[in-house]
Amino acid sequence: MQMDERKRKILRAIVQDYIATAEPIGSRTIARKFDLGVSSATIRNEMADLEDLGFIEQPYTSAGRIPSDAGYRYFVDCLMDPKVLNTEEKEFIERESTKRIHEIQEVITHTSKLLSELTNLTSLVLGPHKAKSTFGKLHFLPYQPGQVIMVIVKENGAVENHIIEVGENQTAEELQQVAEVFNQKMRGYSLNQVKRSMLHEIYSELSRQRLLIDNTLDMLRAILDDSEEDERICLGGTLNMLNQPEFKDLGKVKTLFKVFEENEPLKKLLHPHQEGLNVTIGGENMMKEFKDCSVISATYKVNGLTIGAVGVLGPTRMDYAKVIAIVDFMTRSLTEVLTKRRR
Amino acid sequence: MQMDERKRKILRAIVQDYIATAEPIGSRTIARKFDLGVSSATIRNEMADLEDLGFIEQPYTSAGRIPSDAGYRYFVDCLMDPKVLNTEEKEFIERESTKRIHEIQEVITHTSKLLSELTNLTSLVLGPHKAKSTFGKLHFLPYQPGQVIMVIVKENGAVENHIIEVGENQTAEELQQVAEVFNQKMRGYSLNQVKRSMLHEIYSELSRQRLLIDNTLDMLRAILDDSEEDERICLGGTLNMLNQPEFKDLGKVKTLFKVFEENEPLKKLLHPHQEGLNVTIGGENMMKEFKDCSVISATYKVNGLTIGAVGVLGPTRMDYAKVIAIVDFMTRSLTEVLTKRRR
DNA sequence: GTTAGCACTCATTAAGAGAGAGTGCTAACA
DNA sequence: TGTTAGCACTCTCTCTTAATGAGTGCTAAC
Repeated sequence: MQMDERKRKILRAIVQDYIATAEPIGSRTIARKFDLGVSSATIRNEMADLEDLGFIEQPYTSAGRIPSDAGYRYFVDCLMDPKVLNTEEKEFIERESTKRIHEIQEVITHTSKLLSELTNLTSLVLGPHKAKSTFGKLHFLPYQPGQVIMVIVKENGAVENHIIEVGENQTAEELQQVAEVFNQKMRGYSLNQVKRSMLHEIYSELSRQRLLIDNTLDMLRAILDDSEEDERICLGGTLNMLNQPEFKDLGKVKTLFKVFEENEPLKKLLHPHQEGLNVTIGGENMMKEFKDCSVISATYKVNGLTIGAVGVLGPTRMDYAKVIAIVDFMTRSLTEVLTKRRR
Repeated sequence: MQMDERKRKILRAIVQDYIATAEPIGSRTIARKFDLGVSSATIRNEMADLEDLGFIEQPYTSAGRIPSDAGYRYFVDCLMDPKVLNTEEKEFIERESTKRIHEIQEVITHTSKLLSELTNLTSLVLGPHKAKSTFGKLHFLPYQPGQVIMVIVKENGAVENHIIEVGENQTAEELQQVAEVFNQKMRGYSLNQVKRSMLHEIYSELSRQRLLIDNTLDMLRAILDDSEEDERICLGGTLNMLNQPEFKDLGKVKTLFKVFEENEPLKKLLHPHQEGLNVTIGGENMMKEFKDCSVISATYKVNGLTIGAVGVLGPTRMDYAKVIAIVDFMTRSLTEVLTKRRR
């Protein structure tokens, strides 16, 4: 059995209606609501075919039909009219995107907020990949007797600092010298690469400055070890999920929100390594907690390099055309802002 | 009508039972469960009195009784056996508290996690009061042509940094000189105090360095303006609320979680300006969203100065003795850890 | 190939009947 | 006078039953 134009029209009608109402729809209602020029009986026959093809399903005997995951997939791939944001919407996003761009963290949280507000769904934003950011420079700043502030500047502009212990009689020159060795060895290397032999090299070269080196290395190691784990997903609009009729059940809410507290599962949803825009529908993402959810995700770049991803999570019954348009435009806008910011 | 010993016993029984079961309890059940040596009829009479006194109430005619806010209050003030943690529990908390004390933010989040796990309720932790922290030192670090990293060290050890724009031809000496002026004028002042005339003074003294000063001032202002707002409450274990039978209603969950997203209302719950341990029961905290919740909060200190607060939020039906003991011990432990950490 | 008609299915809703827990009141008792 | 037993009454909760209504699949006619 093949899809023909009429089947396509009916499937589109079912998906659109279900997205709008969240109610199963029957043949009679389709005939009434959508002007397809055929009777409900004909639609009924076609719907039986669509069910055989796996595009729609019945929650129970003699309820209306709802789209299956495959139905949504066909809709997204073949039936949907791709939406383009109008200039007003575009301008709004661009205006908002350029508002707070000083701190990278601010950009992330603001993007997340914006996404969830525009879609009324839950947004996921993954900040720049730390491991990919390369070591720029190490500074020591005087703080208190026996303590200095260690500032690590990465080449992507991120700055981290920690207070570390040094000998009481450490002079500024010695500190300067130590920093210099680190800077020469490590500049331009990613934090992952630094991990290996390099540290030992530094250690042997500066064996006199035991305490300082030890503490610096400890701190660096802490930062390196964190770097993977520290890629926290920024979540926005989680409460929007509570407004979705599919989450009127408290048990579902509980399991969903439990996953929201973990980072790794959320990261998986985003496909940060899969460049460009991705649509994952229902069971397509392997985690059973999200089998009733879809994710629209896309990556963003800085200077041509993919460094992070944003996404929108909602029930499979979501307005794909709209959300795809928003996510797509958002990542472009983000890429632009971040690239401009870095100069 | 006065409270006598028997009334007290009965009230204690009602509160304890309701805390444990979340079900209204009737006279017969009390007579059966608690060995008070009188019949259900007598208890019934006493319960009528307790209701007149406002300590218990009926959800509806011919249901059992549940404690009123006033009943919990009387229980907490007069009836409760204060609990003391056993050494095992104490050691656990102390061990956990000293685990991650490098970053103040880590201490906060870890405390929050610990509190919520120990109580199975929601924890609120308010970090050190930023406005109270005093300006320590300003550094400029070279970054890229036309950009420097501005590092602001506060005297409490907190460090903030931002990248700012400067003229392309700015020399290290000039930067040094500008930083010096800022440092002389501002050291030891709280960020609130800095706000006023001082900035103008600096401005006039260094009028040649227009761009640099402008950007530095902008950034400082941003930090100053943020300082109030930036006292974010760290929430933990919000999901625990979903396990409470009083929140089996999705509407309640929604309003509760909505408030969780805002900072100011939560701050109010903590009474950060009211030193020591506080118990706020039900309607005692003015916000109607929390009229069915109680908060146990306490402040913590660094070097004798009250700088923050922690709290536990739960349904009015909570195990006051246990939670009070935990919060109390936790703030003591926190005070100790932070004081030691600062030296 | 399309449509009208019809019997059938199944969730949802409303109404009604018990059951159960608890109360307040009264009268008897120590 | 305080305590207790007994009893009628109230109100929620649960279970059953019946009615409703949307929708289907099948058959036969167009």
